[in-house]
Amino acid sequence: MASPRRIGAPDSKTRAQLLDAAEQLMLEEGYAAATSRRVAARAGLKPQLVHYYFRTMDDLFIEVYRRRAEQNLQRYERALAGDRPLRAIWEIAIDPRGTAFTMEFAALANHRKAIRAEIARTDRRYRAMSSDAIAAVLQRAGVPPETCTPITLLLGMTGISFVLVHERALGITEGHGDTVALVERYLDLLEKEPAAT
Amino acid sequence: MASPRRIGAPDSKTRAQLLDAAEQLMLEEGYAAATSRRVAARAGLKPQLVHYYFRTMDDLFIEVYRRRAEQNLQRYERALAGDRPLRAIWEIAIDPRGTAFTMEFAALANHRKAIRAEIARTDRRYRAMSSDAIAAVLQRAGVPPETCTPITLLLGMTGISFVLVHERALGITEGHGDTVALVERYLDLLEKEPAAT
DNA sequence: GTCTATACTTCGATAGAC
DNA sequence: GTCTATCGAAGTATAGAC
Repeated sequence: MASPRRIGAPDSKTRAQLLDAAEQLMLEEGYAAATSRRVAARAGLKPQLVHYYFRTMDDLFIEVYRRRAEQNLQRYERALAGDRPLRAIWEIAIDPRGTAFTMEFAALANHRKAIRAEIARTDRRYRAMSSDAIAAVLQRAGVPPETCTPITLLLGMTGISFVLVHERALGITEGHGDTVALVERYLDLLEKEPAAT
Repeated sequence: MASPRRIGAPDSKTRAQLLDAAEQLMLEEGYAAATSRRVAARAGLKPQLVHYYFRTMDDLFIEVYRRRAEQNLQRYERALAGDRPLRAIWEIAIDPRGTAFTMEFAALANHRKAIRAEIARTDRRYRAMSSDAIAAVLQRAGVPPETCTPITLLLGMTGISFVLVHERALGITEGHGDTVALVERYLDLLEKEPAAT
């Protein structure tokens, strides 16, 4: 069933170099630019090596995603452990680098089932991790679940930061300052001075 | 400076067919799938015709974008003219079809200057159109500019809807109902029952 | 104004040598 | 376990025929 062709060892240094090169190319020029030949060239290796370490190009993309997602999740976990998890989530969300990565794979995921599944898996992990921390903040602040659930708050922060980063990439920033200020004021309200309802 | 090569007439029927085919392919399989050969095949035409009507593939993409953006802007304008512009903006924003289009070109824009410029231009037009209508609603509802500016509200609706559509495409919908309800409750508050203060 | 013949490049992938 | 020789298909783009 599976391919009879042999695949290189997962801990190979060459393999890691290919992953690095692929990630760079995807971020700089988009997934369409991450072809086997260009990835290899960027890594200073022969094109055929890509297909030795990865059965298909999709496999390569998935590995790039997994590797970085794992790092990001750890970073995220540390952020949540602090005393201001909301603010920490927000800081991570408005970091353009993370958004570029997310965006590129989101575009890819729209049309490739395997990648979509991988991203969905990671998305669920983010949700699961955040849920308790956010719920605790909301409860401490006296916000009832009918008003704002943890998921809603998470989606709100994610969505707004996404649009901000996207527009910024287009060269549009008018009104961004106001928006960031509003969000941060709200987060401070929740995390700093619990409001008694 | 410009290419000496001749280009087909803008009102050609063949040209329109190519644009249709390209748009379909982009939405169904992503921009990387919209190659000259595949676009032509989908339209039932010879591959070389793509380059007769469009100097480069980027030119084709830009034309696809312009044509649809123009239609969307008109739809948007009509929506804003109604008696509940906020709600109308929101309805359009949570329509998955529009978001798929936006997403595909956003991904493309991240790496192609010409397309980025075109999208920025359209984005500004959306902002300009919405601004007055939203400002009027906010003023009527008694929301002071320090609390929430028109742009902030627009960015909020856009961002949240975007994330909702994205997650839905991943097969994740938990918490979406709550989020939509919260947004719509807030919009109703602004557009239906003006709050004093 | 419309389309075709054709050039040249790059693609993903495999089979087999070291 | 690691890498190379090589294939057939697909890519963009141009020059020139109708």
